[in-house]
Amino acid sequence: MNRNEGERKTSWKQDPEGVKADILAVATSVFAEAGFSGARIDEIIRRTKTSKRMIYYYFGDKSGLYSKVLEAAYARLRKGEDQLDLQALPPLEALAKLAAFTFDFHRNNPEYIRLITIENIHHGKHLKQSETIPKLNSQIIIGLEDLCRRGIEDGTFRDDVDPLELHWTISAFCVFNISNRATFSHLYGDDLFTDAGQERLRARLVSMALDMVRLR
Amino acid sequence: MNRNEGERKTSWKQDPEGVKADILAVATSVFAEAGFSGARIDEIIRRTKTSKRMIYYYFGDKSGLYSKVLEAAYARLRKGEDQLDLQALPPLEALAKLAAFTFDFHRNNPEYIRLITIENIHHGKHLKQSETIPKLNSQIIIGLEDLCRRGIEDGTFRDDVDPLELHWTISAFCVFNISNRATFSHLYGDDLFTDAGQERLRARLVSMALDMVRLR
DNA sequence: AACAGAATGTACCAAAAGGTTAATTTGTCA
DNA sequence: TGACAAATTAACCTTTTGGTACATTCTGTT
Repeated sequence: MNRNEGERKTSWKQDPEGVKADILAVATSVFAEAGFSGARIDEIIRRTKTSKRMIYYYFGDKSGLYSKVLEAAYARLRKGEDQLDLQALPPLEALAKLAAFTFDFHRNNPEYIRLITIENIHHGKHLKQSETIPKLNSQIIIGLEDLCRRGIEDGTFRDDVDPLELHWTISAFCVFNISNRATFSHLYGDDLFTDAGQERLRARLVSMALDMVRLR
Repeated sequence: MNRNEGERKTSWKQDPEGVKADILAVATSVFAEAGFSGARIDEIIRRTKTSKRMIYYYFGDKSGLYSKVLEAAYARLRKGEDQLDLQALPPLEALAKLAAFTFDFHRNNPEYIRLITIENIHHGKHLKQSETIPKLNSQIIIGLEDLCRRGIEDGTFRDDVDPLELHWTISAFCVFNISNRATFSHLYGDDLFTDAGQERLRARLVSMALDMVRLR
């Protein structure tokens, strides 16, 4: 029986997981919005159903909270890629799909990219403390290595293709598109950030990725 | 015991320009190091020869100081490009030179890129207040437009090449290389950030840029 | 029902941080 | 030279902010 559904609360209920999730979701927005130092604990609490005490109860301090936020962001960022099922496609198609997907996914989830950018401003010091994040990210490289190996074997890829360089290039393209949008569009106009402009950039990325691996 | 150090200065020279320059230089480092909100006025002053009051005397407040820092960063970033004298070279060579130069320059001046990244975290709000920065940056586009026109005219460039897309791509590559170095190298290793790795990336950028404009 | 321990809310605090006041020194020009 | 403005210093102030003490409520177990 579920006794917790939709009841009017005059006083509070115990719900550790719900509280944690609430804080984490709000904190993600606030950190992504204002950066680590710019984010205000009081602002996070204001947008939350819970009280300030809970942050320190569950996350220790501001840094602890931020670390969990970052961890969750990386997890969701990589989760999408896992579902692409690249093994099912021929190498060139798989690469095209991966590049296009990454472009769209980052575009649709700018908060995650902003958090990573913020983490870089802080020299990756929270990332260095994380146990889980490196494991998550090695998956994408393993997937790309596999993809490249298949491509080389079936003769569609050059044999000196480097999976890491490929990942770097795709990331550069997709991340810059989000992380530097504010300054770029202000200085050079919005043309590349309209739907049409973004489609051109995505097509550009795909063709660049394919050119990197294809035989001359 | 030293009577001159740590004691109140009984005599000093008036040097407005020197003081301003000193503050600006130190502030550039501190903001680039810690971000806008993370930077501490007291830390800037500590590294300076002058006193706290001078920041407010010359720059108004923290935001005003940061705006000037950002302005100076953009100015120095673009100044290099002006000296490239791209008009003197054939279009393809000029483009190769520009791409390679941009890559090296950003690599050698990471502080400027960090400041731009920080500005993006703050949604470009300081940039929007600047009168001079947009003018500086339109120069690079004008230069690229000229370069593309020459390339199309002499038949080495495709006729649908887009100078803005070209600039975007070069920027994405060069900026990402700096702005995301901390997280990328921690997750995927340092291989691409050794001298050899950086040379490969630069060569990759140049060939990508040329591929974008060259006839098929 | 009573108890213990986990979960939560309220009120509060100490320190950090940005900013200001007021006084002092230096330069300039009649 | 002396008055007045510009430049500079040191000490001080106010607000913000991350963090905490303590009381209270809930919930599973005996």
